[in-house]
Amino acid sequence: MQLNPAQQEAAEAGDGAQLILAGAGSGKTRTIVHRIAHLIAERRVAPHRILAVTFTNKAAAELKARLNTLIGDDGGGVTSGTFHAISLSFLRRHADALGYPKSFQVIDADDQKALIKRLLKARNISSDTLHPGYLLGWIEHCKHAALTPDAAPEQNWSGIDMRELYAAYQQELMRHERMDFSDLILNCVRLLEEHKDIAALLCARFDHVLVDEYQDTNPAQHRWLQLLCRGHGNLTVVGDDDQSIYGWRGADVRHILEFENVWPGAGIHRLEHNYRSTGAILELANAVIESNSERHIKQLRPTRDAGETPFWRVCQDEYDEARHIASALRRWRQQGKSWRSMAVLYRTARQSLPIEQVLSEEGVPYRVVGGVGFFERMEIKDALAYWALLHHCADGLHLRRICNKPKRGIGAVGEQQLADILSASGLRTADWLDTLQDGGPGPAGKLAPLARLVAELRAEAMQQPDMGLGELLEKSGYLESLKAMGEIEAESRRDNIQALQDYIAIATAEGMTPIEFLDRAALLQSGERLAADRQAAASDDDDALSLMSLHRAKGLEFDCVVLSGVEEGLLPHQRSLDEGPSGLSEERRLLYVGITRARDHLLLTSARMRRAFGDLMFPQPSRFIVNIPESVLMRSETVSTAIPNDSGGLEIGCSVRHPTFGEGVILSVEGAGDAMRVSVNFRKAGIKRLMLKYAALEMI
DNA sequence: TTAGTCCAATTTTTT
DNA sequence: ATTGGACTAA
Repeated sequence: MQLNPAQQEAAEAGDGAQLILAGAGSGKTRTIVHRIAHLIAERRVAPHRILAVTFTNKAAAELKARLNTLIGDDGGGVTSGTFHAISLSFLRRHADALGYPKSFQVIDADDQKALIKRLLKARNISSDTLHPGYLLGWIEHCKHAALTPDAAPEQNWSGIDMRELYAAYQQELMRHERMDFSDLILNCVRLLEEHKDIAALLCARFDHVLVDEYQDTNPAQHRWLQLLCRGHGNLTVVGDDDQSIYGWRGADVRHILEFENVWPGAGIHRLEHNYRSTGAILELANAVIESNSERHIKQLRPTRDAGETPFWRVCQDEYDEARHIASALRRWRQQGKSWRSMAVLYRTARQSLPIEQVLSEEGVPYRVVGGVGFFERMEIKDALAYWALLHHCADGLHLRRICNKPKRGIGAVGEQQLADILSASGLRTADWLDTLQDGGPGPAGKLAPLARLVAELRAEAMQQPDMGLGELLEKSGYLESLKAMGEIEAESRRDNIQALQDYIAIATAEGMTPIEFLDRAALLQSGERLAADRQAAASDDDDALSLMSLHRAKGLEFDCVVLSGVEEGLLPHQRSLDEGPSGLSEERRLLYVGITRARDHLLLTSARMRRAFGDLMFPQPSRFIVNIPESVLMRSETVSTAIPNDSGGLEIGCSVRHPTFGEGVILSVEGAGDAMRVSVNFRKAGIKRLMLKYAALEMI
């Protein structure tokens, strides 16, 4: 397909700053890819002088694939990646200028939180005085704004100096030779600002920089781009202010709204023709978003027929909702749509549970995109820590993680002692481990057998990096210790570890070093790539529908889309309501993003009753859709049936059905009202004690 | 000091 | 429903 005039003008615009305002479905990625092709073919720019930046790994992969299709092998020469991945590659070469060893590693969210907690505990600050999440949030906020501890604003909380804690946190990270995600960006900015020689090197590497999803840049990333492009000014940004949904990560829509002020004389291009959705879907999208102020005024112009009017179904509760979703999906399926062309989107990950239950009951094949990432799984993190040990690139945090897995008689106190001894030795973790003697005193002595085992297997691992791990996990007793969690659980964890070993083998065959693999694990936490690899290996006709959060759906498109839980408290989310008007606007944009994912069919659902943790909620329909006319959004409500949760009539001996546990018989009833509990003997799941209030028990 | 048991608080979205 | 934290027994 050829470019339309607006796309072509943007693709072939000259040097200097270029802003491409691209509405949803207007061929944004297509235009960016064509612009790169144009730079290479017509303007004779060498591919390796071009840098293309995205926000997600998925978008980066997509860009790479399209480049390869369009311009063949030359596409491989273009540098592309996420802000974080590109920053990491810069830092791998130059981190020493900031006082870090070049072999530093990335810390993930879990370890980051644990580190903050230890920091507060060491200072005897209880979580009642200062909640760890609050401190972390404030630090992140500073980092998004590119503020180091010195530059951060004064902040006191119950007499506690937050800046001092921020500085201490940074020091701890440095001591462990780790950077957090935000550090990757911030430290690159520091390289570019504080080290003229390195800045000159980095700036000289590229002649053209292109950025996708520019509306999601935070101030630190904005500064990053400014500094990197200041020599040539050849910065092309593509984005849509209506799709800015990462405000909570520090993204500031003003960067795209005020682009012309920062880059005077910038060319501006508007792509308003939508090639994706039916007219009726776009009408709803426009109706939803036009209530937002502070946006570039634009309209999505349909290029397709009106099509079918979007539908809004009000359901009884989340299970009723799930069943209606399932029946809509089946109807579309009967109309000839494949499962893979459909998606169910939701605001919070928890919403997937009832939907998953119903879908699997009804035999609809689905895939949850995102969820608990492969590399975030406990056993994978453990195995990677062992693996790092084996390859001499383990640090204190790795050791801490597995020092008592399996149990070696090292508890909380021993763990702290270990950390102190290690730190006092002045040695790198892996070297220190080599010095341990059998039968030595204290917790260090208890680690000696492990140290010996690692030393024995290291030679083997060095020859063939994917070898040794399995043996280490076996002989150290780690695999055995997994069994304590139950046979089924242990088996799935074993499978995951096997998958990790396979993955390491593939990566190693590609020539990846251990440090590079750990980088990849850190940046690809979702394991998307891993899943993709395995799917490709399995089969191409793996036809499954996608379940994912609205955030994850950005940039994707499907023939048929269900947006679930379109209710007050969920969309807009309660938390965002507390943030004021800007939070509300962002939630509205989130709905807009969801609507514009759909090509042909769109269903919105909401529930009158929903079980949130701790309470039954009776949410109102979302304010975003409640006033939309019937001609734009058709509404229907399911007929009320008896509320299954009514406690009346539940007696010992009653047969009941539970959505997860199946059928069973009530053994006892205790308490009253909200505190009422029942013991049920389930036929398959055994005896369970359930809070009546939360368990969706149905009498049969 | 450790390990097992019980109890409490906790949930938005992602690199 | 899950998970971390506190308490208690050994």
